[in-house]
Amino acid sequence: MQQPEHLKNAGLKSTVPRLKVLSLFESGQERHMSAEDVYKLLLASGDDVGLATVYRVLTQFEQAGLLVRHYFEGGKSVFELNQGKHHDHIVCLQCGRVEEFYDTAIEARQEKVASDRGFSIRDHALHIYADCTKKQCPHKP
Amino acid sequence: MQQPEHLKNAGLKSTVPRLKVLSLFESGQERHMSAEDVYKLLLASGDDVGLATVYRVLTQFEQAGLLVRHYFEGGKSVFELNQGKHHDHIVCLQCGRVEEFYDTAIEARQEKVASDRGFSIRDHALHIYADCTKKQCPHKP
DNA sequence: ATGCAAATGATAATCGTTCTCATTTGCGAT
DNA sequence: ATCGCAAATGAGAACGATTATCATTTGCAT
Repeated sequence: MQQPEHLKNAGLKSTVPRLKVLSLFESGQERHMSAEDVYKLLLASGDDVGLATVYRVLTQFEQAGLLVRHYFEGGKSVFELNQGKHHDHIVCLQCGRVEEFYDTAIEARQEKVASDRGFSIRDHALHIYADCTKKQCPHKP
Repeated sequence: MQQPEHLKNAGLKSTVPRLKVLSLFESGQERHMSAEDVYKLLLASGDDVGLATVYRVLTQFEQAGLLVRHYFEGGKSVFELNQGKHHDHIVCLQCGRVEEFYDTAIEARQEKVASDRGFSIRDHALHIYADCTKKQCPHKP
């Protein structure tokens, strides 16, 4: 059980809801989850935390650097474990599957584009919306 | 007055609110506007259209290809005239100013990344969030 | 000019998210 | 162990952006 350490290091006291949310992400079962997703999965596994708490905890975890928040199209934001390595996303419009990628050339060009224009990058989001070309989408929404 | 043609071509009958919204975008005064922005600007210039109508018209224009919608962080979407040429955006986190850019290398790499993974791109959004490095931000939010 | 489908505007409803506040809990000091 | 209190929680209200409802108005083909 290493979660309490994570929370301590993040300056958050280890409470039941926080441990549950964190271990849900660490279970690896679902990598990208919205607040609603987290809430429903916890309810489904018998743990009942309030929806408000889920929102609060997700925001705290984001601020603490434990999670990363993404704003995909459609208005709702999704979270994933912060594993240090930045990456961008391809979202399948058919099945909603999210695949991650990292491209050095793209990253470098972004820096150039920004500095050429007198900006210093704080963050960026590259979302490619696409269709799987495989016969059938392997995952469901 | 060429707007009625635009609307006709888009299969939309030319009504007063639609003409007003379109000419607001074509005035070039503000390039990126949210529904609320459009609504307030129209009110300010004495034209009173309903907020619901603004939302409807913006969505129709987007579907008709007259406008492009962007989902920036913060939940609200902004629209701009569709001038055919795709481009991405740098958003200043201090003042909210939006600058456009297009980078061939980035576009090409995206295609490669997607096809390498068996996806065919339908759309993409690259948003760089940054700070102006200039002494003071030139535009306000 | 006339009629009617389509469009509008006011308002209610919805959705994701945040706020409020009374109750509960983690945890350092005893 | 247990006490006390600040911090965290949960239920529900409140919120902002957007969409749906529905009675009234308007564009436009006849």
